[in-house]
Amino acid sequence: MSNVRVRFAPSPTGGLHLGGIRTVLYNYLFAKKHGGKFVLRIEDTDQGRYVEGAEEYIMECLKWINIEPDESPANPGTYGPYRQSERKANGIYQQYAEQLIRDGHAYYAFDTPEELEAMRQLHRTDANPTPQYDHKLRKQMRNSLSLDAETTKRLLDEKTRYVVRIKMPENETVGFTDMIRGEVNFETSLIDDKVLLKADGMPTYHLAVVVDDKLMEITHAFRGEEWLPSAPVHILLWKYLFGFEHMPKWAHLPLILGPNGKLSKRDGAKYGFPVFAMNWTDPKTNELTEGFREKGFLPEAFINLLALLGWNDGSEKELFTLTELIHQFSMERVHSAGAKFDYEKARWFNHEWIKLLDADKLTKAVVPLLKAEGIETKDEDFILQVIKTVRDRCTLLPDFVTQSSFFFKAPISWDLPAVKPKWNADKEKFFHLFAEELDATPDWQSAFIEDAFKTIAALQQIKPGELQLPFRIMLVGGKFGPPVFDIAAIIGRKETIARIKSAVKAFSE
RNA sequence: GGCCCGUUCGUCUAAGGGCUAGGACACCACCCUUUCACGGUGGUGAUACGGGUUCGAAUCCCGUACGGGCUACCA
Repeated sequence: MSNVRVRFAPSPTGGLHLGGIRTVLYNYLFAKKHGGKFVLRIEDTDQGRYVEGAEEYIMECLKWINIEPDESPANPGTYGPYRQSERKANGIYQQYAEQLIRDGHAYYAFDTPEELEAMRQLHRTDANPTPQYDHKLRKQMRNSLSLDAETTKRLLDEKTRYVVRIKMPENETVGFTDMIRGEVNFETSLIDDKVLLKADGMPTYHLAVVVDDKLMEITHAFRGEEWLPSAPVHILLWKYLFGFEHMPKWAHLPLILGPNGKLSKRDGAKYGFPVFAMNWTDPKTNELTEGFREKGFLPEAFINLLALLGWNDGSEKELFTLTELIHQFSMERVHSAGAKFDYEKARWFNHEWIKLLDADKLTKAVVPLLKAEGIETKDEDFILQVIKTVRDRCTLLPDFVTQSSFFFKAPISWDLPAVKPKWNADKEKFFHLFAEELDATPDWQSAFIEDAFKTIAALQQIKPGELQLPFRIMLVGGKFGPPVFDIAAIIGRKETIARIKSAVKAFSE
């Protein structure tokens, strides 16, 4: 199977939250697994308006998670255009809409927004809170089915604004096989006459997705479960326009849920976790939505946690590289129920990846954060060593700053309440002797430093345990970090002695 | 309201008619560690409910309840 073409069209506001990216991921994994192409169509409009910077944002997100589309605006093949904003230009949707009208599957509707609202007002009851423009009501509206041919022609000649609506059959069962859910059926009598072409000439999603998928020769179409109710419209359009034999196989992916239903952009701010891949600032409102990248997630972890939210390979394995995911992925193993997003587990994935990732790669990710804190990062060997010794205690990338800054700079302050109460002249003397001994130690290694420490402690008849905490606080400033003697070994003889001396002074004041 | 989808520990999930329903996150305890972590061992904890079918049901069927989605000239 090498002719698979899967398509995904992320939009800037809705498309790149967790659910959207997982959909991209699954599209990508499926295409790669089956040797096919992953084609990206950019939804750079929102509510019909062009969104500044959307395309760049989307492409950067995909680059971050290392998913490069085989075809996209930046990397076109022969099936473009790849931008939502280019859709209207070629007039192709208009052409298909007119074909549907000629064949009796669609019609012109001249109703103004006010008239539509009036209709809804009129028919709204408790039993029917959302009246539909459907086969029962369309006869009462102003359209080419209710109006005579002459009037229709006159309205069109007068350039009256119109939309094209699908003419839903009155009594048919429309069904299809979903790759995840199996057979799904709908009664057309209950479905409304969806708008296919808007008054401005733009297609709605319903027309666009069918026409695009055909023109792009898409074989598999995966999207969120929220699209399931409109699937019958798309099935019917395929039947009318191109025939079922060309229709892609569908899969409706389960939703990713927040604490209250479908995960929304707002949930992030509300519950303190990111919902977008990267920071996104809405150009109109200037509102910032936080991203996983900026929060300190590794792309490897992000992909991993997303893939496992609703899918597993049947074993107990939880940690997968992108390559492994491509090998193992199968749409049949995607869970059909929605998954509630658990930020704690997401953090766990990142922690695992921080422990797992190649140290050089990890260093590359951490260095910019250290730089931002004004930490000098020229000595690569030194940084690598530091990162290796602190990685186990870091969950998010910014943890590296707090966990390692003392390797680069002496502490600015010490946790005095932790030492002062038990500080005395004997201990002060010990550290004087210890500093002298360190100055003379031939080899500067963790084990030698520890030996010196214990020997002098024995000589002075102080338990080493009572001295380790003060020593740690001298080097680190607080009660955290890797083993003290390792820290001393890494920061070096001169620096260790200097920190002991300045701390002893402060402790004895 | 109508339509559609769904329902296994608090959360993500495994088990596709047959062992004491398995794992992971989180939580708790212990061990390791004279810091904080990592790690190790163990523990608490689930098949929504009611009917069928069957020798046998988490698994198949029906109903109920609950949850979610959709119901725009948004996607």
